Amino acid sequence: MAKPGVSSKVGTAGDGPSESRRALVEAAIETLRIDGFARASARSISARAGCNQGLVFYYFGSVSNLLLAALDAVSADRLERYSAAVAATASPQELVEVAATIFREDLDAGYAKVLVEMIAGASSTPGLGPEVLARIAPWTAFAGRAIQGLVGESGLGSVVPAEEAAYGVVALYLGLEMLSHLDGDRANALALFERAKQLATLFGAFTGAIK
Amino acid sequence: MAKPGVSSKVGTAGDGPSESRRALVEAAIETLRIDGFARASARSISARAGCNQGLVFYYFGSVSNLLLAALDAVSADRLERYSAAVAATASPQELVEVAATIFREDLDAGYAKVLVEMIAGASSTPGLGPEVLARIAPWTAFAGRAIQGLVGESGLGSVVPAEEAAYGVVALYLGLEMLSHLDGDRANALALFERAKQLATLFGAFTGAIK
DNA sequence: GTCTATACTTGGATAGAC
DNA sequence: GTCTATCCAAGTATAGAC
Repeated sequence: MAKPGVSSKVGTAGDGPSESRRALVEAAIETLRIDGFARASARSISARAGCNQGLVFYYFGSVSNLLLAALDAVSADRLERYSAAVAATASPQELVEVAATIFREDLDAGYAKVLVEMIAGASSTPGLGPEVLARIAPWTAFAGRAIQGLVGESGLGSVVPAEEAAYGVVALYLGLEMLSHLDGDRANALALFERAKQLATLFGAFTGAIK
Repeated sequence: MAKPGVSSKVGTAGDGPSESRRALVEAAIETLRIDGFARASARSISARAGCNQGLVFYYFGSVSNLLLAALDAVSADRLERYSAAVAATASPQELVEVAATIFREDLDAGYAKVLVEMIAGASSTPGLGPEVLARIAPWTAFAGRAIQGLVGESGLGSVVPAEEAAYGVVALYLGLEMLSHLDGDRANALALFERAKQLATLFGAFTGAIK
């Protein structure tokens, strides 16, 4: 373990007060967001960060490791904040409303875009797939907990198991993110959240009635 | 219009009996499927096609145009076949069953993967987004017609408009494709189709009852 | 420990051979 | 009309300067 970049956990930081390293992670996020995976090269990222491209390899060992560090950076922050927001919800309507807010925020800030680019780009770099997958697992688990808390008490858990539904929710989320970015219009996706809110109200009345 | 590649419609073929051109389109599909957008270069594609890389630019003018031709090639064939299959369905259960078969086929053959790579890769090439979007529109319309035929006769069209639902269905489809490829396991996605089939049976009984 | 200059590889594009 | 040889730009990676 001679170089900082080949440590087991990518992007741990705390390796010292290196401004370049921090700037590279930030620039990697921006590059994935704006230019996409295919243009996320050591040269373009370092140019955005305002430092020499060789530093990518000094700090991270490879471009892939830098991109994974970028993914870690956006994930950690978001997962914590969103978990707190979801934990504070009591009804299905509230949950969907929080989900819609999260989606809008992700779309505007481009956080989910980073994830989508990494998933789609994973097939272009050997060994990247499992690493990306490991960083999605917490999100599927997060969605699973939210759904569990929603239907767990009613008998609906047997109709659609929480884990199964969570997989679908994450897939839908990623798909909406992709389409919204492609057509440059978030209205279609947001309309679906509005519709889901209406259905959640119905659902809430339903589960309340059979209790 | 000096070169064949800069004609208004990409990949029209019938421009002559050029084996190289056909091989390039085929190789582009394979490359997008296996190596992803980021590695879909003129060199790697032409190597797979067994011809000189300069031919990419001779026939298509640019790598992007070749990739779009590849997208056209998979789309035209699939859309025709799937439309016929869906038109032959009568009940919601049948529709979901056909959808599951299509999904399984797409996943195995990697057709939807080509689409996902092009969508995610679109942000890496200026001007590619609108071209890809234009090639997705027929699919959203296709999903819209299928859903319309399903709920159009009942009063449910007002609860969830067909166009809105179609957008969600396409997003879900793309998201499932992405996740399935990432974790190399189609079981999670297929389980959702099984669940949908059960719900479709319930739905069929419901709309039958209120008629 | 931090960073740069440099070596080598791959990719996009075209002028011109056949 | 079809294709290849060749040019230059962009990318990865590292040896070594500070």
